[in-house]
Amino acid sequence: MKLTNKGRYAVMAMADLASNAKGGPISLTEISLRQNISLAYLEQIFLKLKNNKLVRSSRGANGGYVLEKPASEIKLSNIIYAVDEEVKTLNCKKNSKRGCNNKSTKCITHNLWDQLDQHIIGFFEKVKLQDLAKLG
Amino acid sequence: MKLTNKGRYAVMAMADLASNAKGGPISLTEISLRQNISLAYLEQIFLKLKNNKLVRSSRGANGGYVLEKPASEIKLSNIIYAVDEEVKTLNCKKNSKRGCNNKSTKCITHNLWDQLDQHIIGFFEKVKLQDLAKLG
DNA sequence: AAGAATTCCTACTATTTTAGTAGGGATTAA
DNA sequence: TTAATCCCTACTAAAATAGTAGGAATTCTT
Repeated sequence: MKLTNKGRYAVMAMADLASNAKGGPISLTEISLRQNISLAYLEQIFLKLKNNKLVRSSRGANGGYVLEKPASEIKLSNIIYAVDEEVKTLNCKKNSKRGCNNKSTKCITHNLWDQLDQHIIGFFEKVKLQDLAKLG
Repeated sequence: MKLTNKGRYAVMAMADLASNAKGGPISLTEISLRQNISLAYLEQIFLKLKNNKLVRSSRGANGGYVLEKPASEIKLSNIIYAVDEEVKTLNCKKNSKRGCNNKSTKCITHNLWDQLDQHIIGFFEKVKLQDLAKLG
């Protein structure tokens, strides 16, 4: 799992969407102003959120986005995965030549990172979008 | 806290050092061969490990490194901090213009990342170098 | 004394990732 | 018909990471 600004922006924007729900859709322009994130960047992020069925869009004037599900049913892990895609903190297989190659020189720490992954994932699985109100 | 290959290499090398202890110091050449990490890169890493009092060095032929403390007393957090230096998963203050600036538009998710930090740090605080034998 | 093995230290470079910009097209409400 | 909005792709700039290079200092062995 990657933890980047993009993921943070996504969570911020979703939290914004959840807290400012007013019946109709909310435009990215609004979110952009409130959260101080560039509109074009938000568009990219929401494309992915939409593809991952976390938000629903309506186009045209007065268009915007609404949450696809209640905030109580959206896990933070869903959001992070949606925009950052990768699953592992550190991918041992990527650098097959150096370091851990899962073969002869077995990566001593392989299982360790697996455990850490589970730890972080567990954290994001537990927290729901709704909980952010309490935190913020 | 940053989680990079460098940190992983550091943990691997320290684990190697712990498991191959033989009384005298162990050279980076050995570790380099066993763990398949470039010697020059290891040198950089061990410089930091040494500055952080995790290993002790002896120079010259037959020189090398030994653990400064028993493996049971070295926490993984010590190792990661030593080489990767930074403490926070995502630094909100860095990008002061966009996103979270801790001011007017308060970062909704600020506390969230703090919690995550504590979570990850807690994990690395719990695990000792000695424990890696069980994991690997 | 010489040579080899090693740590020590700094600077550089290439690659990858992240962050963000740009521009135009499609759709819809007023 | 116009303005507001989503939709989509491509590009670029900046930062971080990973790794290389080269040489100096130290110590053991012969």
